Amino acid sequence: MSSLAKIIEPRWERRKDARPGELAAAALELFVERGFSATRLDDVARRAGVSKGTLYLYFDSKEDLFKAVIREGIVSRIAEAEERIRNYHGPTTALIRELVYDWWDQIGSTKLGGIAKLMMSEAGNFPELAKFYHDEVVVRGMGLFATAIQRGIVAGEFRKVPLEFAPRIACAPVLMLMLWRNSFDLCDTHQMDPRAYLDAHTDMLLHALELPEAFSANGKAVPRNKT
Amino acid sequence: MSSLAKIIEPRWERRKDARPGELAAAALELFVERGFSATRLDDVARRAGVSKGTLYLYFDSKEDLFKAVIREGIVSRIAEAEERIRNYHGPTTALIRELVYDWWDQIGSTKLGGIAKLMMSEAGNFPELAKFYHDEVVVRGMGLFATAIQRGIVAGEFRKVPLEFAPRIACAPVLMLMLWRNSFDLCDTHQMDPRAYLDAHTDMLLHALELPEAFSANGKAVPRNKT
DNA sequence: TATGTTCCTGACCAGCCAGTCAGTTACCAG
DNA sequence: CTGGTAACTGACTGGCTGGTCAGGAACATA
Repeated sequence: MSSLAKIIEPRWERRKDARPGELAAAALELFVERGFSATRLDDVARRAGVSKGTLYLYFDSKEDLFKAVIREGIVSRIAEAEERIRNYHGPTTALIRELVYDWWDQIGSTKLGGIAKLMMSEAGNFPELAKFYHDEVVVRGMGLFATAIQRGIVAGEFRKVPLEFAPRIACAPVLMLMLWRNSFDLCDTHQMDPRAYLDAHTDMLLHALELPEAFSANGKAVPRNKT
Repeated sequence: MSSLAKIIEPRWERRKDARPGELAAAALELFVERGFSATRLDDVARRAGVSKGTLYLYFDSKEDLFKAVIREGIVSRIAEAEERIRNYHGPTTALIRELVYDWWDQIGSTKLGGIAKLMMSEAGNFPELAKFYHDEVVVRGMGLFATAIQRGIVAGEFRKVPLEFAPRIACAPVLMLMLWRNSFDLCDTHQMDPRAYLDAHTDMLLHALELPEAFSANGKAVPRNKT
């Protein structure tokens, strides 16, 4: 009898601290796989190893769960990047490259990369979520590039480009790569090398920002920062 | 009595031939507005001025309706552009500008602009349809830019850029504008002027493609085509 | 006017899912 | 060992929507 009691394990454990993170992780996977409205909370709970009721102990609603996923996965990283950019003192060309590649490595190439498509798809149907994402991710993320480009212009490294548009244009190819990866690429056999694509993008972007004076009429090319 | 009979109109008419087109048009609007799964067939039918039952006289299912909408809406415009590009003989810079602005005017700024977002959202759920769209629209559309950029390189107007990536990078900001318009812009008070954005994009793109020799060491700038 | 056929209606059904809550179990303090 | 309570469960509900179908209205034909 005592041996039997040993074999029988508890059906569940109390793990108050671990649950929210596990639920958010499960939710991220399923949201990215299936989209927001197509994701069933039963499935999220099951993947996290709990019942749906437990999910509601830690999150008020499906939207609340989604916000938690965004905050944990993306907003925190943007805050880190904002901090790094403040303490950065090298050439701006290198900063731009760093922003692009870090973005890709930390978000775009991971499961988090699917969030962009997700938000774009569902923005119209969930205005509150869209506003949250817009304010916390889009504006701040674009702000990183705006800051960098402005710094380059002020430091005399870049030509003057309109700050209202240039950050969007600079972000667009990276965003497209993320969107592609989570839509057409799934059914596109001819996959592209992301690294080479980003190389081409940063190359073209830095060319677009280059000072004409770098090749100015006196025939002495001003050296560009190469990193 | 006869005057009364004249006032009373029939509650509905038999218009067998017109129904499918009207239903597809209504479906396009609603799919673009709300996405596929969020669109209620009751609403589609109502917007087309019929009842839901009638919809099922002409389409087997919601998915069937979706396919009909896509197939009907995306047909001839790319072929037209391919034809125009073949007969074009001016400077390539002007060709690029024309591609960008025509794209925007004829598709991006219209309801058709919403189809890009729609396809991107639903690609995962309709692999067959995604493949069709990818082959007929994405590849051919990107091909327009590949052709133009290659022509510019061959003609000595542009520097050498990787043809595998440059067209995607050139398209990305326009695509993003289309996607934006149908997602975040709906909840973003600070609207952007599309024309000015496209101006900034073509400007940066043509800078990125510019020959270094345009400002070469002899101090004589090669004149660029301005259109 | 009468009759048949085609086109259309809208109430209805079946199934799905976010969110609830009364009850159950693990764990702990005394 | 024995309550006490916090963590957890899972059956349930209420609302919603894709899809159906029996019947009704327009029109054609004579």
